[in-house]
Amino acid sequence: MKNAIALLDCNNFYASCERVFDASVKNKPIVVLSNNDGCVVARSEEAKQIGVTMGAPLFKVESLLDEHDAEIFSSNYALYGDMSGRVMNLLHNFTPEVEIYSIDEAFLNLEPRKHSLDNLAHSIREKMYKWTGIPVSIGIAETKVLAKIANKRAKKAQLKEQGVLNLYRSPKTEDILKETNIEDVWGIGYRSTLKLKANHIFNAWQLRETDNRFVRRLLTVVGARIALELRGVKCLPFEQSSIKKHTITCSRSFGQTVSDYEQIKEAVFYYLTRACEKMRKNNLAANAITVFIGTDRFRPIPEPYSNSATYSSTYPTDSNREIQEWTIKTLEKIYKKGFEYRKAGIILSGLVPSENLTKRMFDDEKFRQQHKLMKAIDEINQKFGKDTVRFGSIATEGRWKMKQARKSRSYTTNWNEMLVVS
DNA sequence: TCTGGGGTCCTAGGACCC
DNA sequence: TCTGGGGTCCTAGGACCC
Repeated sequence: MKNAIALLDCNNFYASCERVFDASVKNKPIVVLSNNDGCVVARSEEAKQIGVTMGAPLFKVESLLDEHDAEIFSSNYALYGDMSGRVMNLLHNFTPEVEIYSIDEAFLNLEPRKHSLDNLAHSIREKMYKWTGIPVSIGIAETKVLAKIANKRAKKAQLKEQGVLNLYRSPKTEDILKETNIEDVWGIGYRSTLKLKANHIFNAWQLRETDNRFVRRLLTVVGARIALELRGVKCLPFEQSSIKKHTITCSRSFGQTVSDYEQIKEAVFYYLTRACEKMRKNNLAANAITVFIGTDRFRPIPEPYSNSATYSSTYPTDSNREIQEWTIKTLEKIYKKGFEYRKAGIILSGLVPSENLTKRMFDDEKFRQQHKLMKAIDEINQKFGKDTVRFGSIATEGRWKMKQARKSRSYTTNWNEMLVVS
């Protein structure tokens, strides 16, 4: 049975979120910046039209933006995360099977259904806009890879009014695959594009028609699966259950370069605090940490240096204190004096549910108490704001602190910054 | 002056064991 | 000592995604 799969994608998501809460930017070009206000990560339709490219460094497009009276925002992930939650929750009103794929995308299993696929999609789209203010596009097909292609087309200019493209058992599929460049196929990145083009495969239809053993040799099973999906054979499963996290990362570029060990440690401890909060929120514990540091990619002083190291422990933990000890041991191994560092980060891995951890041979009681303490600290910080209670070793300011000069308010997640109607 | 961050999956190769 | 194959587990690195 070949079910119809839809991919729903929020249009220009971050820019659309900013617009929902600020009517004054209704028809203006809007861009949203990456962390550190470095480069453009989201653009409104108007911003795309004046020629701002995705990923452009701010300093290169700033004059263009000024010229067109554009609005520039630092990224406000609390706001986007909250808006994303609203959109995703509403999807369950239309179909029970929803796979949240990213902050702004979800796959929907549209079977069984009472109405035609087109009517259903249009109704989802209209209601989503009415209820959240976020415009969405919907592509429908037999597989995820095809639904992605349909979605991308649904966004194109001539279909903008309607925002829906249904390719399920559609005779249009062949033409559309022929018009889809190989690099625009989901899962085909820069490297694979080079290999495919060298073998005279330039569009999605050609990849579909290529012998699968050849594709497999060229691009491993990953590429072979994509080619099969283009033929309508489901290879990428529908993963409804919230996927278990395997790793939790927190890393940042510094506002300014840092060479001093103590300051780098401060930064790394700060990232660790954020990552541990996220881990406990998911009721997980980690048994390993990877620490990495590096110089500026564009201006390495005195020369490029980057390194990482991993510490693995016998027992998983969710206690900041314990993981801080692992971190110091790891950081000491990779830190080298005399470099101007620009970036650092940590990855927590070996994640397991924090309930029912195996009893420790030693100090088990001490660990249980720390677990309770950490949970209590999280609750207080949740209620009264980030870092209300924190370890003495955690600094919140420093040369490493990133820049965020243009952040909008946390309209939906902070009482003090809520929208006021007067 | 100014160039993001958080993830996943796959593969190759080394260590170790029988 | 230099002889053989096969299996597993782990990790680093590549590739890709949003």
